[in-house]
Amino acid sequence: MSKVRVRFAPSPTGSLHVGNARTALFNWLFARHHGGAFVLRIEDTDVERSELRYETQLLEDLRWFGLDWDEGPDKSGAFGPYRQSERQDFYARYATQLIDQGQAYHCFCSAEQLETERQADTKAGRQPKYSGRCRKLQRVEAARRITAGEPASLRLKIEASAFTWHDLVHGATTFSGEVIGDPILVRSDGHPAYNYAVVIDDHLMEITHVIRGDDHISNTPRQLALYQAFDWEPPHFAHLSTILGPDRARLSKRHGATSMESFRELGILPEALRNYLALLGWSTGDGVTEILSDEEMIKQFSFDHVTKSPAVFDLEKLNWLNRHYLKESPPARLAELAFPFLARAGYLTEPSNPSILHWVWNVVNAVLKNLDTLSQLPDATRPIFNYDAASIIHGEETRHVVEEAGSREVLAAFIPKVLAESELTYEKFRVIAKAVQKETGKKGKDLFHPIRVAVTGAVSGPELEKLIPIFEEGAQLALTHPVKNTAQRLREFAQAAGL
RNA sequence: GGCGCUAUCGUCUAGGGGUUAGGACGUCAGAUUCUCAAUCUGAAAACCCGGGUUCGAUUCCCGGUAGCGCUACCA
Repeated sequence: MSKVRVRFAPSPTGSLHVGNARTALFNWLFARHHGGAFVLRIEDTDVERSELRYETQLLEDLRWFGLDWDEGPDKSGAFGPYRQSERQDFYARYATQLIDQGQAYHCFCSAEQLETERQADTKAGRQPKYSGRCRKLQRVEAARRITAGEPASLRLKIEASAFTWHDLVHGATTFSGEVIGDPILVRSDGHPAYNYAVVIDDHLMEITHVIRGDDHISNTPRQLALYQAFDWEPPHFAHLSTILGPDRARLSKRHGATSMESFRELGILPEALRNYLALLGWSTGDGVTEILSDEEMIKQFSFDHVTKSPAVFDLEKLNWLNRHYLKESPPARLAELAFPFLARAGYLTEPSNPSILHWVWNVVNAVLKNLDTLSQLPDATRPIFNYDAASIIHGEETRHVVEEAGSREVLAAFIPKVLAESELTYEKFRVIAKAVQKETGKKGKDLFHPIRVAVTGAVSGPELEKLIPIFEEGAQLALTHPVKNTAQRLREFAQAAGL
């Protein structure tokens, strides 16, 4: 096989959607697996100039997702330009060639006329298809009407009786030529139609494999017809199945978080998303592998195990993978990732010094196992940053702990001992807890639960073993949102509870 | 309506003419822990329907059904 070249050709219309991200990922995996080139082409023929900012966002989303491309609008390459809007000359030149060869013709039918015919076809139970009226027009006649200023589109003459290709995912695929009307190549306003522009671009960019969504399957015969008209060798095609929402409808914005932007905001790690999306529609074939590094994905990727059937996007499983990658993340990276989320909650301000960063990592690490995404961080760390004795005493969940005689007994013994210490460590805490145990005869849950409630204000949370040092260290740091140490907490609690 | 694509636990999937139909997420139960979680162990949970081929079909073929896509001078 000659050198593999694949492309991802999105239209810039907003943040990159999972469906497109997966298509991009599969292109990337295939290119990297074969040591080929991954080309990024922007399909912006119809996009307003003012919306060029979407292209910037698209590139950013792609970079965040973790894909890199070899050629694209922001890179030089031998096959540019990489924006369709800058390739008008090519489209015009090849259109002329087709007209000269007699394989394309001008069509003067009005939109209303076509619409009427289409409706008549549908009503009669036929496949709506262009009648081919203008195909019969003489070249001179057509030329005359164009000079006269009559608007005209350009259509391709479909001659073949059938179109067949070997799809890398679906296998042999055939469409009858009967059902394909002569497709528009260039619109009457001069814009190239999608099916025309892609073929020109893919050929000129020497794309060897077209990997795209299966919503393009029925476009493929039209494109094949174009390759035939030019006598160009068509690329290989691979049509990926659709990603569905939980309701089995095509996944879209209304299904919630489905764009790179929303995943980033949620605190989903790109490597988790890559892993998840790679396995949505592809498997290694061993029936067991769930967690894959980029290297492993690239090494093992093959169309042999790409599924034909549509797949439902499952956020739960993504979260599971995200949890995995969160735990795998090196401390420095984790702290860096977590910082913005804590800053947004008003707990910290950037920039920060190394000792704060280290402390942040301890905080994140303490609550990590309760997290699906980083966006849950403010919630999970609330007991660390906020302590309010009054709400503990009146709180629905915590009130009974304070009122219970056994708990009061434990706390009455516990609090003075902590306050007597000048500095609390987890070891000292253990010693004190032991002493309280001996004194009150309480142990296990009866002993630690009241202490947990008094110190953290919550009935659940990370281990006290982790929390105590966090409180103590946090109180030493110059934080925007000061953290109270254990003694301070207990002092406030004792006063409010009348202990 | 026409054309096309698809069909294994709730979800992602492995498998394949004879299997106890495997794994993962989720769910449930037990163990463990000061709690929640995490972790470990275990459980429930699937071959869309009907014909045909065959000694034998979940697997191959045909039909149906359902879901999705396309049906544009959108991309």
